[in-house]
Amino acid sequence: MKYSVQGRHIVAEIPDFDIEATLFCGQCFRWKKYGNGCYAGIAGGKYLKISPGEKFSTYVFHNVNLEEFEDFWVKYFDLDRDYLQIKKSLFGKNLQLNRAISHAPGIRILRQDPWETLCSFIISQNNNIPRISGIVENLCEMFGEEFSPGQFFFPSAKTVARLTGADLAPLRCGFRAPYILDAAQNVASGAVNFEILRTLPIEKSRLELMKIRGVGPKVAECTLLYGLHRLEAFPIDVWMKRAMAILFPGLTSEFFGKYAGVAQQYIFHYVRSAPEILSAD
DNA sequence: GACCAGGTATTGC
DNA sequence: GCAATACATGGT
Repeated sequence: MKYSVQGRHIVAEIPDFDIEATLFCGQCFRWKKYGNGCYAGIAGGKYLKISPGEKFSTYVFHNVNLEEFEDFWVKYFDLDRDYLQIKKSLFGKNLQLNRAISHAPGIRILRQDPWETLCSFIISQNNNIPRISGIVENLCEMFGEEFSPGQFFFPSAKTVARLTGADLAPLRCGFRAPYILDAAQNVASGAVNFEILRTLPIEKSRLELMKIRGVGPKVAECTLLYGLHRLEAFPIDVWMKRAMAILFPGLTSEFFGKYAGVAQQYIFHYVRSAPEILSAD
């Protein structure tokens, strides 16, 4: 990746990166696309506007200085990882996998905040994506810090841990409210410690997460993949279940190897964007 | 009004 | 163990 400071912006040439696919392949919930080709979002206590540059494969990071770019956004978008090498390790294993990769070869797995990821995917259970985004946004507006007019950070686990079911009632998140509170309390107290979970064997990290009420295998796996960047984590939701049954019969996550989570993201986005792939032929 | 949505906890066999 | 079922809410 090459990048340079241009005025108040950073312009970066980033291979194997598709901002649209990366932000809207279902791994995050707070980014928005604007009509002018810009994307904007809030992550890690920072606001970013990013848009495609004039040259192929370039992006403009608006109002970002070199330090913030290198210290935060490169990590957030996982830009210092060689996705070509990952794709090479996956490509050729299976025809359907090839198709999934080719459909959106610029997807990268974000390094999101683990607490935000855990909380968001608790909200995601038995829910649809527009409503998930809405609840997350309302959660931020109600309890997150307003760092500029109309812009809110995701509320910390400590903040949410002090809330009650009545506080969360306006979110209309139903049976998930007590799950959110239990997760927040576990994270705030240190009973669930993400820095430790980063280092434990993945089976142990998974079990630790599942001690939280409302966190089963799927939410735990999403937290591992999107929040803790455990790229071998392989979330299986209804879509992936159908995809595995129809496109990869007899295979399990083991087949995809140490980058199974990346493969999962290509496959998930592929079947979501063309559901007819899964209909019986 | 039934059915569904990036599931999970509980129950019944 | 494993298959049903309830769980809030809002949209078709």
